[in-house]
Amino acid sequence: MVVRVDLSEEDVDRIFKALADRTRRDILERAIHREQSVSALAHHYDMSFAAVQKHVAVLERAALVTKERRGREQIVRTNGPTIARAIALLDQYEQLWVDRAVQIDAVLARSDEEGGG
Amino acid sequence: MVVRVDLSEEDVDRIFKALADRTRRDILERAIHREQSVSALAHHYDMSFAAVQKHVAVLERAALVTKERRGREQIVRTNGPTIARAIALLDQYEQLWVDRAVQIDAVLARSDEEGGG
DNA sequence: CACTCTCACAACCATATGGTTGTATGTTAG
DNA sequence: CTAACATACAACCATATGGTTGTGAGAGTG
Repeated sequence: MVVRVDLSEEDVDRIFKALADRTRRDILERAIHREQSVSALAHHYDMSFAAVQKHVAVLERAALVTKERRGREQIVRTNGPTIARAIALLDQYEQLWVDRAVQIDAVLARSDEEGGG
Repeated sequence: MVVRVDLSEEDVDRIFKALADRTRRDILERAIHREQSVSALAHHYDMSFAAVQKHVAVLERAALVTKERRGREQIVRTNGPTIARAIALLDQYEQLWVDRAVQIDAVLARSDEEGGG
């Protein structure tokens, strides 16, 4: 799958900061598995509702999840495309690294030829 | 490419925290492009050498780069496999999301049949 | 209406983070 | 040996982060 990466540095900051917390990764995973209310999510953690609420807010600001009112509940739903964009970002780094590795291999192969011939 | 993800939660924290800073992402990119000393990297930024040194240390603790002494310099080199692992991690999330989306599509398709038949 | 549930938000606190400066140590060039 | 360079590391500071409690406001229920 091809995903364009048109994120600002601030966007990228928000995404990786959001992913850099164990609780938030867990919330994200649960939300992927099944969309559910903030309080339903909060039941799983040994911390206050407000704390979980803040974590969800961080994920929301990073656009990793969206919230939608349903009655008195706020339903948390994963925003797949943002994950895809983060992957695309890292893929770019990795591709650079792979390209670089290939270049180095080429250089080494050439010195082998020179040294051996 | 298949990459196994056998990282502890702490490892994952370190990787994403390291990537959650613009300066560190830039350092990583430069190190990918060409391995170079800490002071060579530091020249590019409008901050003290010590600050850049700390950023490199964060990247190193996350295993995104390695340092190797060469004379009086410390050469910073990208550690590609860690990037690959981070990608694999996000791929897992995305795969979960895609699977979930497929499930939902299936459910919707079934209700269409029921509603339409 | 009164009650409960769910959420929003503010105030507060301890610790982590990202920067600074200063000092010390090892390495290379004269 | 001396000077300059690259690095390491500690102390310090301001702000961000991750948690708490408390208060208040909509939304559903008896």
